[in-house]
Amino acid sequence: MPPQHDRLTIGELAARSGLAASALRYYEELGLIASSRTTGGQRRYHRAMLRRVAFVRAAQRVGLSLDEAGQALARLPEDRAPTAAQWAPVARAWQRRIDEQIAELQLLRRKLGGCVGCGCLSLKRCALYNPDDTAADHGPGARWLLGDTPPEPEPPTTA
Amino acid sequence: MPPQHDRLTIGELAARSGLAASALRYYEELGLIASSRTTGGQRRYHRAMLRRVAFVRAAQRVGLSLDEAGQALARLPEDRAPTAAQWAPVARAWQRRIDEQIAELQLLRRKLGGCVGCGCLSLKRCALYNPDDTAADHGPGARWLLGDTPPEPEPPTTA
DNA sequence: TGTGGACTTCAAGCGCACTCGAAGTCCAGG
DNA sequence: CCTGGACTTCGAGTGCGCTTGAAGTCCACA
Repeated sequence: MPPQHDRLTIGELAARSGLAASALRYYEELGLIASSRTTGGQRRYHRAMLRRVAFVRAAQRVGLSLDEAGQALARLPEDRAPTAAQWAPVARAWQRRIDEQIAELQLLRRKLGGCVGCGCLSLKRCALYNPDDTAADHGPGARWLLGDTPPEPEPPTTA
Repeated sequence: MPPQHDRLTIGELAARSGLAASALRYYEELGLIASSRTTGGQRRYHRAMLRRVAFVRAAQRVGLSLDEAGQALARLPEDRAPTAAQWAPVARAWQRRIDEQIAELQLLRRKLGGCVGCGCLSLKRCALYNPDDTAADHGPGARWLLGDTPPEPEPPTTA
C-alpha cells in the first residue's frame, strides 16, 4: 500500500480507477479531470479525481458520451462529493434515460416475439424492422434515445 | 411508382430500405447483400435483398455488429423468406440477448436508485461504479481491479 | 440522339474513445 | 549518486460504420 496522500500519480489513479493511463490523459485533455504538476512536469491528481472518474464511467454505463458526461460533471462540485440535492436530479435524469432504453428494448423484444412464427422480415410489414420510432442509431449496444415510445398494442406481424 | 420489377437499382433499394446508397455498397462489400450487374456495370438488386437489409438493420437494433449480422444471415436462405423453423432460433437468440441487456439496465437503474440519496460515487463503496456484474460493456480491456483494495473509511462529503 | 441525373470506383475522411510507439525526462529506493 | 521504472509529449493508428469527393460512365426518357 505505497501512497496514501492526496496527490496521486497517473499510474496510481489508473490502478485505482481501472482505466489505462492513456485514457486518463485523454479525459484530462477533454477537461473531464484536472491535474497539477510537479516541478518536473509530472501529473499529480487530487483524490477528488477518483470520484470524477467514477462519475464518468457511470455516465458511460448509462449510455452518455464523454462530452455529455462532461456537461453533467460541470453541474457538480469540482472537488467535493455532491450533496444529495445536487446529485438527485442527475441520478433521476439517468434513471429516466435508462427507463427509455429498457422500454425500447422491451418493445423490440415483443416485436421479435411476434416475428418468431413469421420470418417474413418484410420491409413493409414486419414490425421488427419497421420501428415506429425512427430514432436510428449508428452504434451497437446503446444509443436509442427516442423521447416517447408509444404503447402500441400490436397484433403479431402486421403494420 | 416507377419500378415494379425484381431488379432494383441501388437508389431504389436505398429509398426503400431507408439506407444511403453508400451504406448499401458498404454492406455489399462486406458480403451482407449481393447484386448482379447490368452490361454497363451498374448494380441491380433482387428484391430478396430488401429482406436481407431488413434483417441486418434489425440485427443492429438488437446490438449485433455487421459482422455478427452476417454470421446470422449465413444461416438463413439466400433469396427466400426463412421458414418459421429457420427463423425461430435466431429470434430466440436475439430475445435472450435483449433480455440480458434489459437485465443489465435494470441492475444499473436499481443502483442509481440507491445512489440518489448518497452522491458519494466512491470508487470503493459506490454500487453504481462498482459493477458486481462484469457486464459485457465494451470497456477498454481494463478490468475493475478494485476488489482487493483496503476498505478505507470515507466520511460523507469528503475525500 | 441527346442529356442530365443516377450510377461507377477508389481513396480518403469522420467521430468516438481510446491505444501505441518513439524519444526523451523524472524521481524514489538502494 | 545511480538506476530503472514511471512518467512526459506528440503524432499516428485502431475499429466500426459508414460518408464524401473526384473523376468518369451509364441509361431512361423526350
